Amino acid sequence: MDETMVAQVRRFNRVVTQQAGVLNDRYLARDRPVGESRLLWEIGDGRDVRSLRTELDLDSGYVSRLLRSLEAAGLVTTERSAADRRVTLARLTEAGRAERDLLDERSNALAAELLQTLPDRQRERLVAAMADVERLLTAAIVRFAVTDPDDPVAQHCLRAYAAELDARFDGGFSLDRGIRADPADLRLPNGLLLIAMLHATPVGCGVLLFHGAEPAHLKRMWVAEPARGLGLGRRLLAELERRAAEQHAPAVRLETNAALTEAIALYRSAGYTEVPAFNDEPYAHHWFEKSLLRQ
Amino acid sequence: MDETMVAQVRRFNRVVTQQAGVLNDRYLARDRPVGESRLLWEIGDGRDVRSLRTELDLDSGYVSRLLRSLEAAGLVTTERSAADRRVTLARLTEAGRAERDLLDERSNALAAELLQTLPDRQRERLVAAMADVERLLTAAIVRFAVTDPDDPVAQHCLRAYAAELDARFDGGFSLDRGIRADPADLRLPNGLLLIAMLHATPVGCGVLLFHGAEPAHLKRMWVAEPARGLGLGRRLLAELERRAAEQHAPAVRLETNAALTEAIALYRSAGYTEVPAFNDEPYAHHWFEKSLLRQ
DNA sequence: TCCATTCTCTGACTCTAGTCAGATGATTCG
DNA sequence: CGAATCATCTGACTAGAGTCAGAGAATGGA
Repeated sequence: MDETMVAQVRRFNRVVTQQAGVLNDRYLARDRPVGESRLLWEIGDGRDVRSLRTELDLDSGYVSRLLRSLEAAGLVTTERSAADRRVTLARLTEAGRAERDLLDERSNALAAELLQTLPDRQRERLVAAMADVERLLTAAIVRFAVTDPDDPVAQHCLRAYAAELDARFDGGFSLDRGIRADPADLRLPNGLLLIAMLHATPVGCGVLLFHGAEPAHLKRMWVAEPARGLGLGRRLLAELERRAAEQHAPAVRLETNAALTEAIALYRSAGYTEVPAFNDEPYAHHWFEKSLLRQ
Repeated sequence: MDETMVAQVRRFNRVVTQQAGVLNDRYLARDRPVGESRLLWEIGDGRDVRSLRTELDLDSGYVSRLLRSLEAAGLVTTERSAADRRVTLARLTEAGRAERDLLDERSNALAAELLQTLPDRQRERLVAAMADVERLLTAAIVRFAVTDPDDPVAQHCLRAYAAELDARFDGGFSLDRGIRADPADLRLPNGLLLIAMLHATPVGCGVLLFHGAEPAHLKRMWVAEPARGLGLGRRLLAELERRAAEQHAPAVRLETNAALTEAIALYRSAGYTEVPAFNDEPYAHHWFEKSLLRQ
């Protein structure tokens, strides 16, 4: 790793965290502990406490106390869920919504103030650079993990994949039609399911099926809508190829539908060449292959 | 202020502070409170505790306790200053230096790890965008303040200005030669001294002398070496012009030395036009003027 | 010289942000 | 139906990060 790049990252960190007062919303909640403000924000238009707890990764006792404090301040009401009387539902009161909107406004004012000090050209550059950092930093923390097909996260990805294709294909799409895959085929050594995670949310997946000395078959490649434009598809493809090579596959091949133009462009630019149909997948219009053997 | 810009700043804040674990050095000090690590870092190669206290803006009792804890851990030694036996000097021990270097290495490793996940092109874009954000964020928090010429900060700026010119002019420079200014001339309504501050450090200055209905005379404009390239000179000039207009000066004029090529370029691009010599300042080669009257 | 000021230290607090071990009631599974 | 599991609450702790009010030495200025 280039030393000057590392030094730049550290300089960035220093400046950004020193400006914490300027950048960070935290200090806006002057009159209230940060934890409470955060909860206020996350409750939004009403939520069950269980999901709050798991998502913010907080101790249940701690959340309970925070909620009671917010309740005492008249910002939140809680009630037991009708469906499951163990779970608590939290809802903002009128005052709670007002308080949240106030935090929101202050946060906007702070950001506006920061920008206002700069002349137009510099302001535009700053905003553009922030957008870049935000995008690329998000991309940088995506992690790839081989996941069991029975894992709920895996199920979610495959359903999202199917929903996406169903929306985009003429005549829709169903996982049940076409060539199907048994969960056992998505486990090593038969195959694998690779998932891209952004913190705790899945943002992409891809499947490899191995056939001994034959080329590995790539399927079910999907990138979540909000995570597109981060170069995630390319990285996912590269990660899948790396794992195919690890399993000694001589090549990767795949079929795709004409509607998936970005995917086709990605395959071409990643070194895939179009080949004659190697199966009779009904949804496919194009078949591609890339050798993993070093020339 | 454009709403989408404000929204971008807030999105940036959210992503950057959520990645706090990735970006922030804080969590590297797993085995030690953050305050102690910070002190360890700031002591560097030995410092007096007084300056640590004022610079980090910490309570004296708090610093005292932190230092004793570091001393107990064998990372720091303290002794009384020979010059003033009230002040304490803190110095890192061998172990303290090793600990500091360890923190440094971990911080580098963390930054490198972040970059490593990205493919080359994205990595370069991220680093470039971070450099932009860092520069522009720094520029955005510079504040301008009219300051009394007897203030130590003012003295520092004027000395730095003189030192800079002394280094750059053929034959050097001295505030005592040429046209001099009495401190009283740098106070309203005779004139003013404007200082640009980055947190607690002065990073630029400029002087205006008012002459009733005659043009205001701009002098002593200086930008600190490490703060250059942030567009600070241009902003300083604009702030000075704004204040000259406030005092009803019809124009601003100034003289400058041929060695100061960036300054001359700045004046020209800010709308100043070269005029015949209006004084006999011995260091000057060029005289400029800009009208403040709206056409 | 003496009095005010400066620098540091000590002891006694506070507040935030948690963690941990049960207790209690609701629900689900065999 | 009974046992296990789940969601929440309560009480008892802890650690970090400070704040505040003096006390005591050293120093500087009248």
